[in-house]
Amino acid sequence: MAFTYEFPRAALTVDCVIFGLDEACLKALLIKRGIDPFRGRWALPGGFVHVDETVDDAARRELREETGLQRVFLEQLYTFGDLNRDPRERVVTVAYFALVNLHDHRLKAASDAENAAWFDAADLPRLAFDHESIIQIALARLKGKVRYCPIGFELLPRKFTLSQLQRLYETILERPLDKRNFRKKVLQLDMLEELDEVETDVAHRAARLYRFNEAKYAKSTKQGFNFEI
Amino acid sequence: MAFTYEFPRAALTVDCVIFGLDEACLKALLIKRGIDPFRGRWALPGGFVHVDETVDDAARRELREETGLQRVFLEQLYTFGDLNRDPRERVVTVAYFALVNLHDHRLKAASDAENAAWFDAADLPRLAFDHESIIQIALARLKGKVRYCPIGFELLPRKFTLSQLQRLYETILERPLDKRNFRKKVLQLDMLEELDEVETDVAHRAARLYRFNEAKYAKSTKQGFNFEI
DNA sequence: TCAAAAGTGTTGAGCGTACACCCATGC
DNA sequence: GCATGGGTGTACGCTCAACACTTTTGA
Repeated sequence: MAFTYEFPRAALTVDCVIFGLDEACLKALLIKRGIDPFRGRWALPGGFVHVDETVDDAARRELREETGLQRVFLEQLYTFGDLNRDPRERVVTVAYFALVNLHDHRLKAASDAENAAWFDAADLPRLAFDHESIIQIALARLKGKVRYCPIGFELLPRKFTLSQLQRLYETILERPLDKRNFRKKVLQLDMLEELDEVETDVAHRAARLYRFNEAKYAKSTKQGFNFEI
Repeated sequence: MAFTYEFPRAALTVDCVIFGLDEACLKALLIKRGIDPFRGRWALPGGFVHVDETVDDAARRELREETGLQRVFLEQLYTFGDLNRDPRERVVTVAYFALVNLHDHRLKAASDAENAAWFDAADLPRLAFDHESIIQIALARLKGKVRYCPIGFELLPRKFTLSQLQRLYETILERPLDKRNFRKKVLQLDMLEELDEVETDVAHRAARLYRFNEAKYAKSTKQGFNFEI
């Protein structure tokens, strides 16, 4: 079976930049390519957009097929349409970025463990195609967006301590934050729910757990409020 | 001549949302469609991406061919990849948004004047395809971005008065700004060059003209400065 | 001389920032 | 009892917001 068009068409793909947060560093999930071109190089998970699925669905499908990740934060990043991105033929790719919580989402068996691995986002191996620049743009987007949107929580477990949250911002923004000011700020934003629980299994005083509360956040922002760290 | 592929491929297009600023309202440039589907409806200028041009180049080319506009601010907006955007077949479009200065850039003869017109962005006619939602997203992006990036100047003549600049922000942000505070703020951002000229042909005291100075802006921002209105 | 818009300072409130010590817990 | 991080308050400076009158010009 073959498909014929009057004019040549670019192939359309999706690629996903997947960020996770380790104790103290930001990680990106990469796949080792099993085929040419760039066989053996690390690359972003991704693949061709089927003609009968939306581009968003293609991104979610590739994410699931190549890494086993489902129901994670996923948002369109940018479309890369230069001419020689792929040595084989003209390929335009719509890049997405995903945020996952490394604790809840262990990589599933679906992804051949040999071929998927987390890398320190600040110390990446050589990548296939233009994936290096796609990741850089995703990093810039994350840094910018985390300051005015409550997306950082996607990188943490559902229940977290304020110290974890602070480390998250310090890691992403690459600068230290003052503990007292940070706590004052996030609590006054009135979007966290204080739980009657504390963390367990720590060798020091256990910290109180909090949970992001969508409804509270919506209410605060509706009152003309601006999330801003 | 025909082009054959193993799997069916979506067609790839670009569409441009073009904003201009009239005395007191934000305008969008639309094209009246001469062919089906949606013949006779207004639509965003755009067209197919050629296989031998980048997506950015395609956007610039379509802008030039359909409206005569060249050398204007143009930036990628978002990629729309839903299934039934176009009744003929699967079409994915990369949308761009452009900012033009209505005074310097009169529509050229290149664009059949009958078929291109500026509409009040707040009062658009029925549009073809999903172009209405593309414009809404472009508006949101403009509103957001104008507050932390000096892109508003693209909508004004090269030399402008502070009142024109203030009207620009008031129009885009849809709220009144205090004159003294506004002037204090933009001058202290140290990105405007005060000229030894005043506006002409006004029936009242002539206002001083200013010009956006890229170098000053770069210098100010490098000093850890943040543009923010 | 009138109309229309240009241009100009001050004050109070709230927010961001800087900063240091005691507390609870597990080992 | 000691090491480790959890948790808390205050003071200062700066930025933002509110606010009204005089000046210049052309008609």
